[in-house]
Amino acid sequence: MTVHEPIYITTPLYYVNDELHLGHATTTIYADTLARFWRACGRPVLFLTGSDEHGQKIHKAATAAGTDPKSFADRIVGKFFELWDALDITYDVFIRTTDDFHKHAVQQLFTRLNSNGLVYTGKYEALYCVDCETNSTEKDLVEGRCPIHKSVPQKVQEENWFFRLSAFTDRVREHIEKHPASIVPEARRNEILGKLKEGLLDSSVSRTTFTWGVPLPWDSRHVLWVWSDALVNYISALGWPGGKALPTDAIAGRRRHQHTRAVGETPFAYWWPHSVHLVGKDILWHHTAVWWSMLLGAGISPPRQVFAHGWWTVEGDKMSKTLGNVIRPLDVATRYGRDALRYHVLREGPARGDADWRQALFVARYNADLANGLGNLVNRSLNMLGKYCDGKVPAEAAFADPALETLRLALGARVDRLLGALSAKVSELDLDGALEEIWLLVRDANAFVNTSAPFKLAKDPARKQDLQAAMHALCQVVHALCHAVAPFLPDAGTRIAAQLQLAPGQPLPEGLRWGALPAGHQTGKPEPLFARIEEANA
RNA sequence: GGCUGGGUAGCUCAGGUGGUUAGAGCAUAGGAUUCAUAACCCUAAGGUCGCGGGUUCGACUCCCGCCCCAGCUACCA
Repeated sequence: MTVHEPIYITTPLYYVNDELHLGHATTTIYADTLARFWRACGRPVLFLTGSDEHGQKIHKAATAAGTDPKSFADRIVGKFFELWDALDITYDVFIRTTDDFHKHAVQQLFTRLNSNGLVYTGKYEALYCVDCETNSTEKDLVEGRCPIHKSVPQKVQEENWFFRLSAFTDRVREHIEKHPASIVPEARRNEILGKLKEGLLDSSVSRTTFTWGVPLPWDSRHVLWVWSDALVNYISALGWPGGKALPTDAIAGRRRHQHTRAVGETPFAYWWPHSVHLVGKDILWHHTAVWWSMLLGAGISPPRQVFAHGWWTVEGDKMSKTLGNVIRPLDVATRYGRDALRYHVLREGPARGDADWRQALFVARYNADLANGLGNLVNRSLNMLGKYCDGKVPAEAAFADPALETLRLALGARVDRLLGALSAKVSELDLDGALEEIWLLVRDANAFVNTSAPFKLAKDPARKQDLQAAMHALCQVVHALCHAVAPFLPDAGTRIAAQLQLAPGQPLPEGLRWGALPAGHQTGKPEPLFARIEEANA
């Protein structure tokens, strides 16, 4: 593991036209977990999220709400901030596409594309379905009519600026083939490669029918189309092209964590080669073919990796406003705790394919893994420590019984192996797999309690040394779990640390070591970590 | 239609360059235990590894065909 290699983790910028739902929270929780894990490993991390605020939709929504687009965006962004606060998302940078520095970067990028001969004016023709409020292509229509509304779309024609996407088909494909890990999972990479086989078509990047956007520097009648503007955030946030510091550092309220500083070079030069974009599967195309072409056209390398996750369904149905089954992350967090939300997202979420949010499964997993598994282990261990050792960590000791001693050593070996196992899984963005590694330890440790039975040893003065061996081992396990769990379940990490009377947030390489909790250390009062959920027929 | 995945225990999924009794977690049943949040631990039951052919001494794993599901099919955040 190269712990010193930086990593730049990004979520998409969420569009300010609506409340954020479980899908947005999922991407953000993945990102936050990665950020916390790598920070804990001592790796330089920059974690970016933000809001996408331009475009016709926002303009319309604002007008409908009787306000101007910026005020409208301000209001919605306020809700984003509240949600990420409530979920304790530790972003280093929150960018808004209405930030001046971003607009300037976008303009510079397009100026560069223009001087490289990659944009030109052309006629944009589309069939606009008034009912869908969107453009459709001939292919979408059934007998010349919108398949949903059965209406005949109007032909709209507009003079637009076009980007020569078509010039990049081969370069993008070659890049993917040369860097297979640049798009994960593999099935998604194949999708993109498959589409690339058909070749890229030039795409229009500007609009003239509204003004809520970034004006083209050389033709101010045009504003850039939302995507053309939004994607640039990943580099504008770094101060591209030449900024010496992160632009958002100068703006109040734009970070919930103090990021690692780029050393010896500009933030862009430092972070960009280590960029990992987390996106939903719906926007993978934009984040690969389109975005990479824009970058290549401006002489910038594509991001190191794009990870596309799937979507949630809810009890088997598509999550939609119309069905009224939208899951609000804040509701879940308020009711069950934000760790419970995180755990379910990380454990059962759509990291590979799509996933189904089922309340019964949520409750079952919570009770089995969090309450009965981790929570109970920590609680029973610290309880016994309090009863049998006055809450003081005993010195390490060996069991007289060789079978028990073998178990003890195996437990120690598992603790010492955990950091490597976790790093391997997290490197592959397999957060579910990482949790499984942690729970292997939880299960082993619970079995160890039953087998070594400290509660029996405590009754037999002749077996004092065995009791010491058992309790020392359990202390080390709880200490290790406290650290291992923290990036995934931050509140649990903090609460275990409090019960151990330790400062939270110690680095993983020190925390995940057998013997790291010193003999004689006084622990605090044990408290259940996760109350069982008792819901009738949930 | 084309392309890409996938169909393995009730549920969610691992796995296998073909070779004795196919794995895990959850759920279920029985047992043991009392430190703990009626938690934990042990054991058991549970699968014709989508269907039909073929290759082979032998296939769930390879080949062919078929069925079913999901995703992608670009200007929709």
